[in-house]
Amino acid sequence: MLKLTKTVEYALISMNYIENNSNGKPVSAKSISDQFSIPEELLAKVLQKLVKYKMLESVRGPYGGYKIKTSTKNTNLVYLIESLEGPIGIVDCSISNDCSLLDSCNIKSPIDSINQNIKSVFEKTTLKDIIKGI
Amino acid sequence: MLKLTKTVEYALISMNYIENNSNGKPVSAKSISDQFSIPEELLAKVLQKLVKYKMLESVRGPYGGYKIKTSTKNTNLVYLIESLEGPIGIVDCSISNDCSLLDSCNIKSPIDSINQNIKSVFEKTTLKDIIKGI
DNA sequence: TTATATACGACTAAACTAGTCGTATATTTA
DNA sequence: TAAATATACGACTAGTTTAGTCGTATATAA
Repeated sequence: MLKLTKTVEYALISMNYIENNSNGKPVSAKSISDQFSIPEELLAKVLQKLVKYKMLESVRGPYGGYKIKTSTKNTNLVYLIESLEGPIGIVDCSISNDCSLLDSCNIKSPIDSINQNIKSVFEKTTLKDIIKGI
Repeated sequence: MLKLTKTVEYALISMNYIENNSNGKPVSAKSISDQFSIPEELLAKVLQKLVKYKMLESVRGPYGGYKIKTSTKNTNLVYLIESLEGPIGIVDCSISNDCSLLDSCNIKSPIDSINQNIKSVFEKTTLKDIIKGI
């Protein structure tokens, strides 16, 4: 409960590793997967999503891999998480109105408030914090 | 991802409902389950846990049910959640040291910080807030 | 004594998360 | 231009967690 997925975890580990081991050159999925014992194909898919959402750029072929864009260092974790996993919401009705209770729900307001506060925690954390440590 | 369980959700709905429909008399699991279309046996187990951790008290037999203790209204949600679900932690290593990376993990410090901030959100919210709305 | 309601452990079903596999495509270098 | 390396991406399988069900025991009011 209240857990991040491995997808998000691997993304953060990778962003940090790429930043600190790049020297301008692309870092391959394989080298990250070796370093942290992450299944390679799984990691590759995560990195490909980060490319899709403009947090990384990719270079194909030998000596290829992934590079971080300086501009993305100010990206906050809500953007990263929601790119990978969809909207953050501690209950379903935080995301969509698919609740069968609707108006009869007696905790919607406090739950919404908590949800907003949790989003704020991730909003205040940027990739820069992840890369450097806090 | 980052979801509360139904157990916690049902607990909060119940606490609110009991408080606002009790008038000093116990409220049965059945009446709550009817009101919110929650499976009765499941709800009963949740309420029994709330009794076990002193947030409710129970009365057996006909006209029995559950009552809220005034003293528990200042209980915060970390206590409620952790009573029902165990320690809050957005990744496994927030809870125990079962991470295979150990020292080589490059995001432990920022993750720990985020985890602490999330716990704070739940720590600042009390049952009083859930019962009255925020 | 019967009906009502909590107590609680064992079990099953459903949903979600993690991981694997196969194939295609781009690019470097010999 | 062939071989090796590496990304791109969809489909599938396995594993774990969460949700829900069932059976039985116990307490108590009427």
